[in-house]
Amino acid sequence: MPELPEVETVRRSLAPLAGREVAEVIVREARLRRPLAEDFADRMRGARVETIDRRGKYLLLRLDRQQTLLAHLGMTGTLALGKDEGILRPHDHVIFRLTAGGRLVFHDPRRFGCLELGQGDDFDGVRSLGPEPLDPGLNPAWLHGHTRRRRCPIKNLLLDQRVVAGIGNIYASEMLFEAGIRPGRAAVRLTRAEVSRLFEAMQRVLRHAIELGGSSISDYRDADGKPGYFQLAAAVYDREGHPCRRCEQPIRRIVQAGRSSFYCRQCQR
DNA sequence: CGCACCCCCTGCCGGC
DNA sequence: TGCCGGCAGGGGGTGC
Repeated sequence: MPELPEVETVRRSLAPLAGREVAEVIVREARLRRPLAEDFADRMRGARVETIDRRGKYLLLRLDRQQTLLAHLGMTGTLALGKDEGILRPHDHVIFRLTAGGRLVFHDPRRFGCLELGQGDDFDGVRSLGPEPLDPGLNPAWLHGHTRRRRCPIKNLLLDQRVVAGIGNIYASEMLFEAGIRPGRAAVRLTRAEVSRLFEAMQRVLRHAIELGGSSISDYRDADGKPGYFQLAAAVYDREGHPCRRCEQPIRRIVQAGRSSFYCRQCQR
């Protein structure tokens, strides 16, 4: 799944969708993370896409009549514009045919993603999200306000979408390396200086990843089907046993909350 | 409330 | 070569 940088890359690549109208929706597989509503295709017909927004890892396609098509890509989802004549692949679950030709295809082998039609921003998943990590109004004091109240490992806090929206397993490890903080450290025990470093690392890593067009792990592609290139720059993620790019010590892997964390024992304390 | 654990699903990779 | 277990970027539910 795409994390914030990948979803942002998809959002940008969907810009040509603005102003287009949905002629017909074909649901080939309704059993997504949350099953598609029976009347989804009927309600989407004739809708016009106005703009495409992002909140955390969610895409919000603003439609006319205050309607919003909410999309989450889960782990393996893609949302891509294509031509009418292309052959549909396995796991192309929902096809939005556009009136002036072309189509938007929701593809997701693992089906952890979902699509939902609603009004405005009125979705449970969106309501509970914390702020955007690149919001110019945020500062280290804001992050400290969260870390000082939580005893959980700092890695888990970064993954909590209610604290800050859009960080996932890759970038959590990357920003902790950048800040020189081990993923298992209790959030509450971080010093102000460490929280400041982490805040700066969070914004730097995410900005950099967006510039590079997101990560290119396994089946991630943007809406044009182009892979991202962040993996070439990953300092620790999925590099267990490989030498740290700074000190050459082997990168370690631990499991936290059922998910892998990668870090350097030398560079992170 | 916080957190560890387990589940959802398919595909891929490494080990045997 | 082929099969099997483990693991994968997500989130949500349960039970302690």
